[in-house]
Amino acid sequence: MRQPAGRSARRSGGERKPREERWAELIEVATQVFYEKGYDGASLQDIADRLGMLKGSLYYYIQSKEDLLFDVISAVHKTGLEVIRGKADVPGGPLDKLESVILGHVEHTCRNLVPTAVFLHELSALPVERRQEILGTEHAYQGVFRDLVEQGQAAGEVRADLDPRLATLSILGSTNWVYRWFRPGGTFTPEQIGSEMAEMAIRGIATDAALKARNA
Amino acid sequence: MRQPAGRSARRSGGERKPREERWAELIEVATQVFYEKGYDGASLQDIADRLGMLKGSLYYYIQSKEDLLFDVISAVHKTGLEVIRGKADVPGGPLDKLESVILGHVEHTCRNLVPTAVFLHELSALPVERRQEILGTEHAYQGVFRDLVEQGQAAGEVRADLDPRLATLSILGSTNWVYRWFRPGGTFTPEQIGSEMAEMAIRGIATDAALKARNA
DNA sequence: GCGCCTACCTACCAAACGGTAGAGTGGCGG
DNA sequence: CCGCCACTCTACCGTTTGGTAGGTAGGCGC
Repeated sequence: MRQPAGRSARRSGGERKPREERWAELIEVATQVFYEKGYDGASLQDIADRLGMLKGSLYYYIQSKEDLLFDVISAVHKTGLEVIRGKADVPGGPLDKLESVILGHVEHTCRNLVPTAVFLHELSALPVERRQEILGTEHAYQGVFRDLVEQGQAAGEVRADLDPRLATLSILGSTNWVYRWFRPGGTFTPEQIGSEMAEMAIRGIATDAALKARNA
Repeated sequence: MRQPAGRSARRSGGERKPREERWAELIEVATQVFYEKGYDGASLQDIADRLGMLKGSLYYYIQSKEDLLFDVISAVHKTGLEVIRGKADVPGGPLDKLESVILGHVEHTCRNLVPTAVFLHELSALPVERRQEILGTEHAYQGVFRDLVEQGQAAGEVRADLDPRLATLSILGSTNWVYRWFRPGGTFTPEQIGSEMAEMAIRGIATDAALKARNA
């Protein structure tokens, strides 16, 4: 079968919408389709179908399929980074800040499950240059966590024998992994997951002294 | 371009090998290609090229592309499960066993980076039935971890207020995430990663009493 | 009420995809 | 030295893919 005929003037349901609105719809639909089928598994046909347009019409909005993935990914990464940077800006010591950041990170992940999953799963489908354009050459996201871990070590709140990079990757691992099993309306709420993950992470890396002080 | 001509009798390098040997090569090459391009992004042409055969010849060994993915994934899952089950069978309390399992899990992941990455990344490309055929309906792999966490709670070694499912997912998250950043010959050895991850995980979930006893 | 521009459609491309049918060929058992 | 069969090639199929060129309808500014 070639493209559905639609022999007559305009396809049923093919409304005409202003650019901005359609663009938002496009990104939303693309996000969902990439989530369900993966970037390579998704076709522009799928996306066009759900929008009620024809494949060719998409090129009025984009220049390539890759554009869509880039936009989806960079948007969610940007908002996530803003969230955790904001969360890092709370009163207290490095461990308090870290707790706040983990909470924010997990909640942002859960509340933006679909785009986050696309980000974490399909990032590798982008060519390296565009990948770095999003992540930044310095890995800004990881950096927020690692900085706090290192500040914790400097303040004697985090065990000195830990490699801060490994500790960071451990925390990011457990929290990022959430995208693989979290389901809205399931057993756990985002707050619950965030607070338990934060507690496990902090107990995992803190010095005995810092733990005593926190629970006092 | 259609398939490379190879007008003459046999393609250069196109050796004739016995079934078993070729099958092993096929799986190895397929694993690598799936790793580099993802399941949907990889083509049978890619795989055939690297084997020095033609695409059509692959069907002497397989019945579909999906067969390849299934075999790659089920093999690495099987060996991984055997490893951690063996590691769970050590003397000591639940936390000792858990430490051993985490170590084994991380080392197995690092030493089988490529197939493990394909397993964790491309599992969703399999239809649900074949997915469950591998994982088992009871999630055997997760079960090993969760059982130990629950035994730890029963023995008073793991904090009772923790949800054992969340604790398990946290541990599996940080350890599985290793596949995303570990590089052989890089900064960290598998043993180093395993032991630091295990320590963070255990400190994260253990009771104060159990921790004191362990460090004594 | 004319004209233009936005938003979409029509119709097409070359290439690549997974997959199939059947022909050959070389080495090994008899 | 012959015949068989394991293994690979040849040649093809229908479909789908990302992408392009040019047409067209309708509403808004003038």
